[in-house]
Amino acid sequence: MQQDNKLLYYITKWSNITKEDEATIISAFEPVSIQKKKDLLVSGQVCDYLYFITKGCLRSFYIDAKGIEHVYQIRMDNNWIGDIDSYFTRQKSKYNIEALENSYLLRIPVDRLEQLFIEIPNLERYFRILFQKAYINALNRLSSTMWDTAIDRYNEMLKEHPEIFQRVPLVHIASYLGITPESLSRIRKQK
Amino acid sequence: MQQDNKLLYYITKWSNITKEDEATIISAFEPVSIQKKKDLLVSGQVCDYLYFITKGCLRSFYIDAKGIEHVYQIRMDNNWIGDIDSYFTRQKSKYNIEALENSYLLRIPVDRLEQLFIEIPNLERYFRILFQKAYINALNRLSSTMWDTAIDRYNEMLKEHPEIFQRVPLVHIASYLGITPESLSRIRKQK
DNA sequence: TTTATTTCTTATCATAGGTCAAGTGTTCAA
DNA sequence: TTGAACACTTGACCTATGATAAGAAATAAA
Repeated sequence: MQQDNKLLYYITKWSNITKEDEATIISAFEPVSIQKKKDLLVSGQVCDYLYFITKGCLRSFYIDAKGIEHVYQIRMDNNWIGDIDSYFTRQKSKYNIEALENSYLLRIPVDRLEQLFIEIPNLERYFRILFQKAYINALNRLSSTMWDTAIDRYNEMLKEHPEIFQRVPLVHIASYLGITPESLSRIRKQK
Repeated sequence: MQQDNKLLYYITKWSNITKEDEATIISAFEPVSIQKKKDLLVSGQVCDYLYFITKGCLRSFYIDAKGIEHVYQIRMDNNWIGDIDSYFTRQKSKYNIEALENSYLLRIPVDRLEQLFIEIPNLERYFRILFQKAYINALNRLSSTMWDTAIDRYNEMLKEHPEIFQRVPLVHIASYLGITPESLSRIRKQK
């Protein structure tokens, strides 16, 4: 069905998967849905699933000692979400993941995924490339928070991900950019 | 020889490799050395090799429009260095990589590595896990530059990587922490 | 051992962005 | 249709860190 095809589209884009393997992969994922404002993961829990978002919008954040939320990620349609660290190591997660819209996901538990890695080496290739790209992106984001101004980061986001501004409250965008909502408001006013 | 064993030690720690495969892996790497202050990569070039540092210390940095150097990474013994983005995509690199000490490396070209991934799926597993961890580290570093003070970041580095202070000039450490050498100097004075 | 070069520190002043506190709109449940 | 909760803005003031410029200390070279 539609939901699964999107997942496969993104996997086969970077790696060769046979028709037979496609069926195996599809059957390993379980479709789930989550309502707006509900939590997919709460800090202190182990992240039991890795999720592929077929439709929707979620954020991952952590809450510091002062109770302030810090947004790590905002992910929408056709992206992965989860706490990979907790997922693979089975340690308690520091993060929360919350749905910002009613969302439709495909989830897979870690033992099933690792089994698939053995059965289908090309799936592991897909994940190798996925993490490689995620790492490169994280370094670029790091560089822009360290050495560019908040204005530059805002403009970059406006250019690269304009959809986010239609779908996500500015408080979360501000946190993702590493500034306060007040600062973001000032930046937006200046334009 | 000694040099190769270290590489294998780190690979076999996370992934199962047969004795036979070990020999194949070793033979794919070429030992090279580089003198202090020499460049391993210059921006504008394609990064032709991925390097495993058997002994030494190098930094990767980029030079912005104003000519200011920004240090992304400082890597020492038993770590990988290179511009993965350029290496896998064959695009020109934005980065420079410079030796901070006389260093001994093992290098592998991308076509050889990709061939090994096909021959030895467990090697690709090692790299999947390597990038997974690199991504997690990058996110943690991102979080600390966004939401912790420079003092916290300095203390964290002092605690986690005290060797760096023995081997790397403070200018580079300051840049890595996202501050100026003057600020780092002030932070150090306060203690 | 003297000089040159690199590395690190100090002081002064400037500024981006944070903090706090008080708004104004907006959305949505009752 | 009205109030409560959310989402966003504005203003006054503060602080960590940057920029600039100079000098001290340490290391390497001669």
